[in-house]
Amino acid sequence: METASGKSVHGSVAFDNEKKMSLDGGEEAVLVELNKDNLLGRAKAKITEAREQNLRLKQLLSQLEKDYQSLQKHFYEIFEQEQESKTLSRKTETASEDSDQQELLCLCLGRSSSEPNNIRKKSNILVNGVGDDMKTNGSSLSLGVDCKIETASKPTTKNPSSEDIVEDNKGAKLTPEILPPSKILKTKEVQGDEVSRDTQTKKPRVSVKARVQTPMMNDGCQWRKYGQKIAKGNPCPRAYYRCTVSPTCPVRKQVQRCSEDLTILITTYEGTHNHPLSLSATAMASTTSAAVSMLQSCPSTSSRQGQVTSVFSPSPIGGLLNFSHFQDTSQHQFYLPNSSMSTSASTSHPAVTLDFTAPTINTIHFDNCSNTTPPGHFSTYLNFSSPYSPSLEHN
DNA sequence: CGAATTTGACCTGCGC
DNA sequence: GCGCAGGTCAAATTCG
Repeated sequence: METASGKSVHGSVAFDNEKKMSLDGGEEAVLVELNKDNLLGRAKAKITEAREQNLRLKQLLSQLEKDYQSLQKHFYEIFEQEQESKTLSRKTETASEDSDQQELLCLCLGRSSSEPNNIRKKSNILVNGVGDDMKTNGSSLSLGVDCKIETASKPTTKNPSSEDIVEDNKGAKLTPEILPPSKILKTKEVQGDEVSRDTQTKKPRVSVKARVQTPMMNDGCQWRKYGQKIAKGNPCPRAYYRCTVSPTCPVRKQVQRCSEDLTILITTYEGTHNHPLSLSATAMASTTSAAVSMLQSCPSTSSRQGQVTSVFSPSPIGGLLNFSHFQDTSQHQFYLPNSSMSTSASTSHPAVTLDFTAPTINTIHFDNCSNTTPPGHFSTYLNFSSPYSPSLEHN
């Protein structure tokens, strides 16, 4: 039975056949046209999508910049308030305490806090001399060199601060000849000064323990590997790196995985940068330098070999720590968020360990500071693995 | 091809 | 003085 539908079916088949016939003639050209239209449409859609995404990213970036600037501004405000109150309280102190005041070390983000405006001016002078990209920052980000200017302007003190000792190491870079660190050390030894040789040759070290999945902690500096060794008692090799930001920079670091927990990376810094640092590098350098300074300004700790002293002093300002526990009156102030800190003076090198692996403050062990029991908590974290972030992230 | 990394040799300090 | 371990050097190798 041939119905209308049957006819129509036949008819459609016939149409298809006709179409096929026609395709046989210019088939390829039509297909190419169709494909072109298709591709064009897809490409347009992709471009539109990419544009939208680009817009979103731009907005996100500008938002991030705004947040960062406001945070920076806020930080300055708090910082200056702190300094004003300190200055007022210190004005009442005697002249003898002034010498101690000179030893005040403030290393927050590499900006000296004792006289922020003056230091900024000084740092500008310095930066202009160096000619680094830090010019654009408008603020001092060069911790070590700031300190140097400060020390250079100072007369010699009976009890040199730790900064002085650190800067003594850097003093080698001021020699006309450009020498590698090892040569510098030898030169200094030849020059003598038996008394201070120990403190100069045995550079203080700062170890940073952090949970880092990457092979190396991103601390904002450029490093060049110059050696690797298998240390006794640890199957993981220890890598030796040298700072390559400046050819004369004496800073070295050792990187080693913790044998007990392979996720923990132990980075040991030695020396002080003699060049301006990036923002992210400055945060780390400030913390480590301050830790070294603290260690060196505590002769009692250094004299007791092998003794470990853990320190923790919470501050009302999120993550800003005031170290004022030592026998001298100097105060050390720097960011050390959510971490524990221990100092030790072995026979070879005085060392400070900053332990960022502790998830909460409750896990921190206090050996020698029963008076400074830390009831508080911090909301700040150091993010070493972030390639961009200025290391200090406020939640 | 230059820069960075690897790796064995060498140096130095320290304990016995 | 000797051996060990940590640290550095520098030639060889790899990488971009």
